[in-house]
Amino acid sequence: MRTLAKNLATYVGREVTVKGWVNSRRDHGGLIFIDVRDHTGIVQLVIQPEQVDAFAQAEGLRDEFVVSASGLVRERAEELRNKNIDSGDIEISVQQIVILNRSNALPISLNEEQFTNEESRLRYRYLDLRRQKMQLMLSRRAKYYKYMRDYMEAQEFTEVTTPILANSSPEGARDFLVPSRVHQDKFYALPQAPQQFKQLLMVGGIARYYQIATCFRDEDPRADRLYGDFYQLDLEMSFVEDGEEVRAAMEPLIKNLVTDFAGKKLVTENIPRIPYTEAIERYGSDKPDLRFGMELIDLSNALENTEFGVFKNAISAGGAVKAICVTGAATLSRSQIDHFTTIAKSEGAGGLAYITLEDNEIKSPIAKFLSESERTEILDKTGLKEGDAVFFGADSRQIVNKVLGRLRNEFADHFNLKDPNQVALAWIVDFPFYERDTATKKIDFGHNPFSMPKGGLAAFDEPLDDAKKLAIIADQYDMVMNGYEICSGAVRNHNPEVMYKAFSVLGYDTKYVDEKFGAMIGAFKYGAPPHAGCAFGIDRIFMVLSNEENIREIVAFPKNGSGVDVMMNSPSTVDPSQLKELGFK
RNA sequence: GGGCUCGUGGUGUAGAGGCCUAACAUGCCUCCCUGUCACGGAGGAGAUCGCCGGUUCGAAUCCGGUCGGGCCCGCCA
Repeated sequence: MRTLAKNLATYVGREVTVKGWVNSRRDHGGLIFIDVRDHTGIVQLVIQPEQVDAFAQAEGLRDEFVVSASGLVRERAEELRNKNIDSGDIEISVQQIVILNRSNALPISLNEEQFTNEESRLRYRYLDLRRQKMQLMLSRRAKYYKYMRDYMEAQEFTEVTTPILANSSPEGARDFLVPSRVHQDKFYALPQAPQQFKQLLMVGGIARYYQIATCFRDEDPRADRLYGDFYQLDLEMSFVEDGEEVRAAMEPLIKNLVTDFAGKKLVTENIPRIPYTEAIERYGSDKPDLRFGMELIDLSNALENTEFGVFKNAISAGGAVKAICVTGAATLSRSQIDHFTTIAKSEGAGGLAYITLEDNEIKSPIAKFLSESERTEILDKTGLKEGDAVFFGADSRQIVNKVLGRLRNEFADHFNLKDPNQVALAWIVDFPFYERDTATKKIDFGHNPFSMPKGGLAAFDEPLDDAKKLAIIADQYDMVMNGYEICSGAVRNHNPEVMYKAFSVLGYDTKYVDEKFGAMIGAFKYGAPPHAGCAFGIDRIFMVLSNEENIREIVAFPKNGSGVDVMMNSPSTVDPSQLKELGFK
């Protein structure tokens, strides 16, 4: 990648001036070598003692000094070439060196192998960015943006920027609030997404909108989730009543990003559509990693008459017994099994029952509780083979899916089933419109109140009991990439009548809807076209395509896990006069 | 809000009751060195082991608290 010296090859025999940082200095007493680094690469300077002034300057150089060096570009003699590095064939015989700036010894290591802790790297991010990996990341990221823009423009999407100073939205994440000076006691909020604006653009007759949008959310971060601000490729299409149109419009971009841009392989060319409930039942997750199988197998029927108490109790309580078959897991040690048991318990399981097949014989602490027919049935359903192990979950269906879904992931990590060169994409579709809050037991919007319920107004036909409410499907879809949610979208509810109905089911009257979503619901009364869209989390996609597991690695200036920018020291206190101006005491 | 985990010279690590007056690598400083390329050689400086308290004859090491980082749960329409 570093090609400065290669570029200089065409200048052999000519005088040049190079400017950059001292990458390393090798002082042989009577002869000094300096590697100079700029954004394109490295070149070796040779300073002979005959060049008295330059030599004196070179003796005083230290790592990361900024220099300008002039001299003759020459090919190295055959025995002096270094075949191991790009810059090994030429060098500059220096006549003059000017120190443009000096540098203290660096507080972090720029050596790619000796990794400094993240806290220091973030504190000195301006130095960390000098590392080749970070340089490459930033230039790749710029190309990534261009790649997306080129595609969207070719598909005749119109880029529209929407306000950063917007309104607090009652649903969803915590807002960042901005006090208004002109209108005291009132606040702007930074948008969690341009959701309402883009829907208003549809009403405004923008047929296809897109934007690389900054989104702001005041929620605790994760390794794959930035604190504060992040970016979405946000888009919306009018006169679309079927989400399939949106999915079809965007699939080529994502597939090309995987193959052409990132040089990875798609696990399947055809991207599966998996209904939400099916994803939960088969993979124990609404964002399954499909690079490997290990599906959850329902044994509730096969074991309905079992004598094994744990299974029996789960089934009779209306729960489920499910299992995953893990190839090669019979060799797991006792302590490894304990490790996975701890994980299972952390997800709510009481324990982790398992059986293994070794020497064509089922071995297990629970084997004695299983009848011959039950063993046969388990073998048959799970496909347990010599050397494998089957792990069971027995509890409420929800907990069983959660536990086994987590274990499926952990086992895949343990057995190295996640090929970094492969990308598995899937659309998860048909999310529940309403869900019951596990804590309050109350029914609330599952994901997004702006989605169209499948069936429209007919979805709310009386009689409408809780079971029927919970069965309503939202025309909503997520895209999943290697176990990460990378996109969320929906056919929107553009019909005021359906909108009021969707809220009234939860006990909210029209006044509430008008107050909270006035602009949007008002706009829908003036001929809103049906529309649908989605938003891709482009930081996360770039992270996956870059083989990174920490999203901060692919952002120039990220906040740390506490929402602090340790380099700029934000958030910070402000001048009392600023507060006074805003009406604070 | 909760759980787990980490905190030792500038950086990365070792040390897990007495071997520690804290080791190694790298970086830094001084000197030597004309073909190195992460140059080499000799010497040197640099750490009250995050902080506070406790247990103990004795604590970097054990315990409690606290602060800070990381991962996870909650949360993320």
